[in-house]
Amino acid sequence: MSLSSKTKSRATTSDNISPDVPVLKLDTRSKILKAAIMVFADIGYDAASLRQITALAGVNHGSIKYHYNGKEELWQACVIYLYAQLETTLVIPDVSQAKMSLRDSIERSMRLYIRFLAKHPELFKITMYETMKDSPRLEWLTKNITIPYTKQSLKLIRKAKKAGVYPDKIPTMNLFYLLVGASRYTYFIAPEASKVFGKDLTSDKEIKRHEDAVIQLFLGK
Amino acid sequence: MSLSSKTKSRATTSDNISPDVPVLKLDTRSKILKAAIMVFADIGYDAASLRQITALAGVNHGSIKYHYNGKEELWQACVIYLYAQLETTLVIPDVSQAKMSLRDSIERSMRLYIRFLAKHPELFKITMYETMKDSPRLEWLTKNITIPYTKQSLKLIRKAKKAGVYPDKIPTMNLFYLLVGASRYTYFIAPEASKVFGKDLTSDKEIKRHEDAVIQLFLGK
DNA sequence: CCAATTTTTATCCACTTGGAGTAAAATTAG
DNA sequence: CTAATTTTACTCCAAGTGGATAAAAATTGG
Repeated sequence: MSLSSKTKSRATTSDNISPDVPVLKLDTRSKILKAAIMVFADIGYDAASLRQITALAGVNHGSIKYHYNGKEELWQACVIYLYAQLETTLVIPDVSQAKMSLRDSIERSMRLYIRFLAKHPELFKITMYETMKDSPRLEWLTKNITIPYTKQSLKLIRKAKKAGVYPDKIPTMNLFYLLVGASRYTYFIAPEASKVFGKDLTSDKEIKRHEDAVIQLFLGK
Repeated sequence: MSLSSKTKSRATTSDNISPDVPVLKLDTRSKILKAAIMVFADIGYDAASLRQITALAGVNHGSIKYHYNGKEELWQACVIYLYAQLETTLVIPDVSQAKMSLRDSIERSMRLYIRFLAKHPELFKITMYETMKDSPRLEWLTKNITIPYTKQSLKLIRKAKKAGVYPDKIPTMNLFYLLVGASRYTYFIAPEASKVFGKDLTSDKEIKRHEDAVIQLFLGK
């Protein structure tokens, strides 16, 4: 399923949320997606209202039904779009890792991953709202996104454990969740941290500190 | 502010959510609190409806206005009640740590904390929904709960770092969030993990594995 | 027992929700 | 330019929202 899955669409510029060339007038479909990502990340699926999204997008309320056929499919489109962004961020740089050591390769992946988390907190906020309880969305999410993604990660973790890069006494699943939790949590609670510590955890300086902390904890040295 | 802050209450049994002696008929106030905790933890403040809560509690819809004066104060009552539970779990066993080493004392605290997370995921789910974006609730939460709690934790972390119990190369704030994130994340995504790994992360066996994993990662050996 | 008070119930309100339906407008192809 | 198609705008709806109000019921102290 692609982002522009609406087959009857004519020539649209529906992928230009962050266009290379500034486009003043996004088409309605893209405006909706962009606004939906913000609202869903902010307050979650259940609390979000279509009217809130269309108001933010500056389009008519009925447009969602037309372009996405309802709330559920709009939500899926958001997740698909954001995961595609994650893939391009993470996978593409991978090809140049040919002559790196496994450790350095993993360190670089972790840094890229954390930087993505910091710069695009929407994706994991949106999914976080759904992973906390069972729902039709969780069913769809695990089947289409989480399971394939997790399998891939576990494979890498096992490899790294064997090579002595990751601590080998921690079971793979547990290590996986420790890694993900330690990496992501900071950006879930960034608004709180701003109040408690008066620091912007999404600033470049703080991102670097978080990267270093995670590397230090899991890779040592 | 105490749990039974309604001064005009006559003899109530409003603290008996988990009574020592089974009480068949909880008073309305407690039934509401119990149901509210479940609903708020499930879907968050914004998505929760008072009618959903009263229906689950089996009480009349108007009772919330009478006992808690509205949605916001009911939510605060939930947080206060759950944090009181956390305190009793964590603080009381502390007195007997007199002749433990700092490392063992910290290990024990971490195990107690993780066990509480696993057994009472409601508290941090409820707060998680609010820490992801700014809101009146986040303001109240940080001021009354998070800041004092965090200060206390940071003090202990600094002490442990000096004693070589925690890795000393990681800045205190970052280490704090790594600890909290790594510990909590598992229980946020327990419903997902159930689908992905087919394991119940809240079972005693899995709790123990998670404890060991966190200890291994942060304390080594 | 009874009067005073506390608690529960039953309506009512203005407002928002997701979505269906349809007419108007814009765009395209011929 | 015209006709067909796609896109947008607008209206309507039943259902649900938090909260206010007051009557009814239950419980209390004297």
